[in-house]
Amino acid sequence: MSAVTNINRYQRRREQTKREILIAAQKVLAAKGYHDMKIVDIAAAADIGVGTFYVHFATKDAVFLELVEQTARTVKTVIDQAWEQDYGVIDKVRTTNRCLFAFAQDHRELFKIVFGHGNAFHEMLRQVYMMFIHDTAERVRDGMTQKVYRPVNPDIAANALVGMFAQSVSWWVERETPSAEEMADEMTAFMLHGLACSPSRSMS
Amino acid sequence: MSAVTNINRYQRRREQTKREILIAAQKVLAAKGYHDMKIVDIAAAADIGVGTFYVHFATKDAVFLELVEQTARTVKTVIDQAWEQDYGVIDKVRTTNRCLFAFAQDHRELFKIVFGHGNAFHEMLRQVYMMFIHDTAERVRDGMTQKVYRPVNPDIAANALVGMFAQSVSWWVERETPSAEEMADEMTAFMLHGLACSPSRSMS
Amino acid sequence: MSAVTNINRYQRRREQTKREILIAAQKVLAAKGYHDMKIVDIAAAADIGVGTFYVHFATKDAVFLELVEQTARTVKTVIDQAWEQDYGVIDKVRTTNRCLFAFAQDHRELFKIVFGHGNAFHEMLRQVYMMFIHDTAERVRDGMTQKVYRPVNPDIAANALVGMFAQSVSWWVERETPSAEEMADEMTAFMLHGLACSPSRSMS
Amino acid sequence: MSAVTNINRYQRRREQTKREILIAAQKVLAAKGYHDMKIVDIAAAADIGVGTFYVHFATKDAVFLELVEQTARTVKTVIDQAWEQDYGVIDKVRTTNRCLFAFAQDHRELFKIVFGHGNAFHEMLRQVYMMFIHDTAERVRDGMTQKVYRPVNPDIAANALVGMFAQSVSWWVERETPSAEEMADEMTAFMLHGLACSPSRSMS
DNA sequence: TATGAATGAGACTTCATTCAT
DNA sequence: TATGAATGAAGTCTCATTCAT
Repeated sequence: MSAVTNINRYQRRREQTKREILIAAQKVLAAKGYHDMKIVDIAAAADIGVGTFYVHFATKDAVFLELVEQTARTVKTVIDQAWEQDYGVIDKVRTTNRCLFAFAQDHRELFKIVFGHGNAFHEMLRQVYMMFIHDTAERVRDGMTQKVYRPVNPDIAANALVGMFAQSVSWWVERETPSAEEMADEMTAFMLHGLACSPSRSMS
Repeated sequence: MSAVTNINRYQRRREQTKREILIAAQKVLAAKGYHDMKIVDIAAAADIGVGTFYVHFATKDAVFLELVEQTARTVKTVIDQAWEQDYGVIDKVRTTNRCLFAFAQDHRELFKIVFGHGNAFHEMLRQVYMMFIHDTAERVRDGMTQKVYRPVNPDIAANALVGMFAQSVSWWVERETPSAEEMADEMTAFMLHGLACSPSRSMS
Repeated sequence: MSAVTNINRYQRRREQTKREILIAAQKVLAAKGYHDMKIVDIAAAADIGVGTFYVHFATKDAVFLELVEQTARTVKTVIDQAWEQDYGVIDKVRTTNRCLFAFAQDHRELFKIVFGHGNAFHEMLRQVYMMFIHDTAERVRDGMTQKVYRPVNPDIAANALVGMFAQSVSWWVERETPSAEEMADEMTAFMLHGLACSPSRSMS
Repeated sequence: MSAVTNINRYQRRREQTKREILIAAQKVLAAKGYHDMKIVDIAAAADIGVGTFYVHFATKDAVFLELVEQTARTVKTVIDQAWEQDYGVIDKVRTTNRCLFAFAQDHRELFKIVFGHGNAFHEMLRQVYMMFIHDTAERVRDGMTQKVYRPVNPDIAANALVGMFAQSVSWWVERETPSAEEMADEMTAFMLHGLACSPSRSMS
């Protein structure tokens, strides 16, 4: 049995355990939130000793970090890719929303962690939110440039959009209905046209 | 000096102390968030002993509860009153938003506590949010009944609206600009007409 | 009962407890050394809760610090005062040594902490030693200036002297004999004249 | 390839690894002291796995033991041999001191471990010290018997001498100057004649 | 009523040692 | 034999709450 074989085996085991810890942490985190998540809980959920946790993560924050970062990165990727696909802004919006909710449906726990109530607003989450808001503002500016969006304050709009999504996802992720598609399309309609019935455009 | 006078005086003093604790807690809470708020901090800020805190509040949660409830109740009142004033739904919306942001401007700390990131999402906040969402859904239904709003899923819309406001207020309360009025009107425009430029009404 | 009375009472109680903790820590430290001294031990020895320890000392190091500093300061004072009393260097040395051992006899535990084996060489002890060595070197220089000491490297001599005393005290403090006076006088004789029988002065 | 050859090879390899561990432990120990020396550090320094450490040493203490014992034995040998060489006590002393400091110069790390501050005073060190003190007392008695040393309490003198050397070596081993020879000769002069200028022999 | 010293359960983290491969 | 992942006992420190004065 060569050294290389051993190294590979160790690495594989390591990664496997780490993955299990992440999965366990994800469950605990989604269920209890950051502050009520105890290392002991994660260890129990992952069926490992407490010490093992620290073999793979330096601190309690580290798991949280990894989970949030990973999710944020993935969500960003999903959104970015969706945004690139269609031609018009309107289509982009619809596609993006659908992708977002489809993804949320498949990763409820991760979404609970990042968007759900129930966790302390860890500094890191604030940063993730800021990133989303920043990206969103950018897209709003794009839409305005292309005359598809009316003139708005992009920062205000971005905050509104992100808050709207965060709360909606956070709410929806706890139940089964309505369908992801319906959610996405309602969101799309709302963010494009608001609630008002028709071009009553009574004021700016 | 009659007994009654004494009783009154004691009661008044009692209430005064309690009020001071609430003010102190409000400051600490807005600055540090729920989990980093220590009873010692509150006591220090209120210039009382830790023991005194427990004379007026049974637990740490109790202050938080009182502060949140009070704020929620006040916000609800503000909204309800604003909503009653004008005739049309559109006007109601505009008025409500203006009142809301005006009030937020005068009570930044309270809003940071209820809407701001930085505090654990205490069970209580969830309930407050649910109440707001419930009320909002009601109003959306009203709007639909009056044919001012187009047909939407009121729950989805309510969540979107509350999330939108929560995030917007949370963001805005940390800075000075734009003005409360501008914020309110942008919100109004957005919630009524969305981002889209014109009746492009490309899909439902 | 006036506020002042209360403040005094609290202060007295505080100081009393702190004193008890220091005494307990002193015992534990002398018996087990720094690394084997557990906060639980101190608390048990002082008959208080663990939490109480932290009311009075910020960290485990803090007690150690206080104990060592206090002892070092006192020893320094004892030495300094003894050194000031007599006229000639020789007399000063004799007096100092006697004072030192007399003091050690009355504070065995403290001396075990600072000079005894059995504790990790905490950074702080190194500093205390350096201080003693520095002071000693100064006195050696004085003696040389006054032509009472022969020309030596003061740093080497100071290290030798401090090491000699530390080990001697550390050894002696664990038993009852010989008497403090005998110890002191043997030390004096040794540091002044060494072991050699007579002016055999065979080399420098 | 005979079985014997194999056995030898294995044994040689075994011993080689053990030696490497000892060297690594020596470095780590000299640099960090006993309590801050982690098995992981040693393994890393020796470029082996932690498990391998335990193939060669039963416990953490075992390496320490071996290192200290080895050093103590070597130092003892150096001293004993030096002591045997010359004729008169005075010469023996001078020679011994020179050998001692010469050896210390070549084995700084080992001396830091045994004499240096920075390690917990492990029970074992106490024993080593006791051995040195015992041997030293023996030699003091010899010197007294031969009328070369004046009458002193041999135990006190032995403690003084060992303490003096321990501290001096501990101090000197951290720097480059003065030369080993100068150190040795200053020590010799000091232990034989003390600090006093001349046969002022004001008291015994 | 007001006070703040005292409390102890409980959280995180470390690391010597074990053990399956 | 060599390896390093796994382990869990143990230690430090926090802080909401209690209680004697």
